[in-house]
Amino acid sequence: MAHREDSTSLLKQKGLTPTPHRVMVLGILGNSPSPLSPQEIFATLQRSHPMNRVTLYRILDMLVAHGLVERIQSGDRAFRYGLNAQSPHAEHPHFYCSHCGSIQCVHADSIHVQVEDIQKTFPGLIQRMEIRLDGICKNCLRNHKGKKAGNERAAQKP
Amino acid sequence: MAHREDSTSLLKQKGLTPTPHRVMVLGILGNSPSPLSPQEIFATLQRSHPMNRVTLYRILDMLVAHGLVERIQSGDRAFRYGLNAQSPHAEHPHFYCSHCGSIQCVHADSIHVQVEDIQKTFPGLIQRMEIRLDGICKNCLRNHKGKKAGNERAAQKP
DNA sequence: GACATAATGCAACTGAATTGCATAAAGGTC
DNA sequence: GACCTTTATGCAATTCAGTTGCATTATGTC
Ligand SMILES: [Mn+2]
Ligand SMILES: [Mn+2]
Ligand SMILES: [Zn+2]
Ligand SMILES: [Zn+2]
Repeated sequence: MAHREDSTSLLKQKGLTPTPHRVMVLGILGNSPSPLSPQEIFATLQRSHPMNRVTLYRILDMLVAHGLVERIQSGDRAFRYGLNAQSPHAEHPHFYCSHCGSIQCVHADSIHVQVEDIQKTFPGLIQRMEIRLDGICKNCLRNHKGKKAGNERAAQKP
Repeated sequence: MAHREDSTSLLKQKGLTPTPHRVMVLGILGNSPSPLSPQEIFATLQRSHPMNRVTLYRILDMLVAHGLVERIQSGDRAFRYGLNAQSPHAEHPHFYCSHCGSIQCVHADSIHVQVEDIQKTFPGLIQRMEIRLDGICKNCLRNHKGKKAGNERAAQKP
């Protein structure tokens, strides 16, 4: 969990001026256990430190471009942003609940994808990998499984 | 590669009336080596069998709902659609070129993700998995790497 | 053929993100 | 501090992909 000072120094390390806006955004991401959508970040900001949503998008883009933040795709049409895991071994899948849209980090060691092996035979340059699991989250499973219909579209039979 | 008759019978198998539109869409997907965006499908259709784009979206949704077609997320904001691999073992990652936006199927056997293992400890219900590799495709690598700037945003340092 | 149901078309709308340009803040030089 | 350049933020309008509501047309059943 990154606190204000951490966020500031992280920004400085990357040669980015630690403006209040940037520090706030990075702090929110650092305090969240799971990646957040711009909307969620925006809502959190509104309460204490309102900013224009374009600014938020630009800050997120910049943080991603400098490797401080990771942008992942969820099952829906909005991206999620989370602090970038420093070590390449901390890569992990994310679970997307197609009912409520929530995202969770999944730390499982039964994931063995040898990108290097694929790279040997694949003609393009592989820079990144993303693994997503789709399904129904714990909460939605018990809150009787069909109350307020969410975005069920992503569920498809294999 | 599914031909007209194949598409028709596939639809019938699922109890769907094989209308010309549906047969065409399924045929296009069957003839493509890689998943296509609605835009690409639409453009292909325009030449021979124009249809309203809402109809296309509805047909794609239906095909996915009935398991004939798989909808995957690429690095950008548009979904891609491809014939659903019948056997669960045919699951494979997809490569997304962040420069030109093209998608390729990656058939590699160095992918070992035991969803069952994850399911043992994960409290939600896992229904599906999606693996995506991001990078620069063969073509974009050689066509001197910085001509018409594409959607470079997805590229982020690990 | 009359009727019910399913499929398609059309227009307007939505949500997420982007673009262009104006304004404000930060930094450097004298 | 005044002056200028660069960087950051705000605001309005726009794009892009997909969705919704409702009218119209096809398809099937008796
Ligand atoms: Mn995570
Ligand atoms: Mn494929
Ligand atoms: Zn849920
Ligand atoms: Zn490419």
